[in-house]
Amino acid sequence: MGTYPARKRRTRSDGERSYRTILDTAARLATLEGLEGLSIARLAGEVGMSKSGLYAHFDSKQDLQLATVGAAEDVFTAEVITRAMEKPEGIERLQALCQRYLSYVKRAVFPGGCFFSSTAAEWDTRRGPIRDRVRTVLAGWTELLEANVLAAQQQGDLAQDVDAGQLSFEINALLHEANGHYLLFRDPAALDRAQTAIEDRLARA
Amino acid sequence: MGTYPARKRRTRSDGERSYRTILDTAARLATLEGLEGLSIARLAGEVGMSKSGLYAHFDSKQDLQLATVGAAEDVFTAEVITRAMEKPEGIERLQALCQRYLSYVKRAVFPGGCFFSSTAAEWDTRRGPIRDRVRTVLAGWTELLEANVLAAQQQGDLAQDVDAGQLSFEINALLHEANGHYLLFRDPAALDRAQTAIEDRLARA
DNA sequence: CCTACCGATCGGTAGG
DNA sequence: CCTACCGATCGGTAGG
Repeated sequence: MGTYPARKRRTRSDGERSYRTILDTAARLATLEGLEGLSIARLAGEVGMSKSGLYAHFDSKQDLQLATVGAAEDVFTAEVITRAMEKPEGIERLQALCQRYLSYVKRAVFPGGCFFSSTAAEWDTRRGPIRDRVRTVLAGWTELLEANVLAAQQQGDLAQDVDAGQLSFEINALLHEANGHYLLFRDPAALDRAQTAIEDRLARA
Repeated sequence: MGTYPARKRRTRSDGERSYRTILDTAARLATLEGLEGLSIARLAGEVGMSKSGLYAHFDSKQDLQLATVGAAEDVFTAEVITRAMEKPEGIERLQALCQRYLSYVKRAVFPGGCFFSSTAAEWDTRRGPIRDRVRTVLAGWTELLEANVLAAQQQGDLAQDVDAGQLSFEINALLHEANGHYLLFRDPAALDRAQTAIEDRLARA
């Protein structure tokens, strides 16, 4: 997009590639240092360009942070949601979503665990567009769980009298604790405990 | 302790009072801005003294951070644990610990919710003494839950075949999710949902 | 506990 | 996409 002279001819895909490299790197670093703690110079160094090189893609740090949340959402969708959507709606998809989430933590898709878990903790007491975006993503995830609880109820795989909102809350609690405990204590047993608890909870409902 | 001239005579209690004011303020701010994001100048301004005034009490930022974690632990003990210890060991104390935790979140003892939940999320991928200290506090809390699960089992209030570690993990998950959801969505229903889930879980076990 | 200062780094801009 | 620069703020220190 720029009008700077270029030694090699720049193509549209060159710009897109570096744009994605910046955001993927930013999302990874944000799970280690926080979305606020991440500095422009540090990020520039990591992707091998200058600070002002980044400002060719983003107007401000907040603009970069917002785009980073969007890129992280794309990763989350690809790594957790898409594969679970292959399963039929209802109990099977619900279980697949949980398994994919735990696998996404274990595979260290982001080096600092679930991007939205750490970013929510960092931004939950701040105001503005980034907090709002994180809220929207997490609310969407919870609604996805709820929709599959409801479908499972209609299909007779979960009891009619269970509160879908309550059950989704409990499942989310187990998934987030698995992430947090796994990161703090480097203990893979946390992932198994969440899996066990979710299976038991669903079998009972 | 210093040898600076003083207009008013400094007593030992003056120094102790400002030491505690600094740490209490630091702990409160850390739940809003992070223990790393909190700056010395910002903290100094908040407590009404100069930056170098703080360095009369602490050798470095890390020293301050470590002392802040200790002060936060004292608050947590006073606000959550002490009152629950009035109940007899076992199921009653276990329920009291959970209720006191949820009340500590709701009462906004720290403006950014549970100090150890937010600090754990910030430090779980870092190394060093602060991460270690946060680990120790959270491990101690989990052991306290476990000890009361075991006592409840011996007293016949919980089934013998429940895994105390597993049950403590699930309770912790619900408490932490209550904190996180309450903060991000400003939704008091999250606290009720955790309370309900814990009661159900204990009634079943 | 203060003022005054240090080098390093922050987010961001001018100009090409 | 670069170099060179801006004022502000960072953690920390000297000296009292």
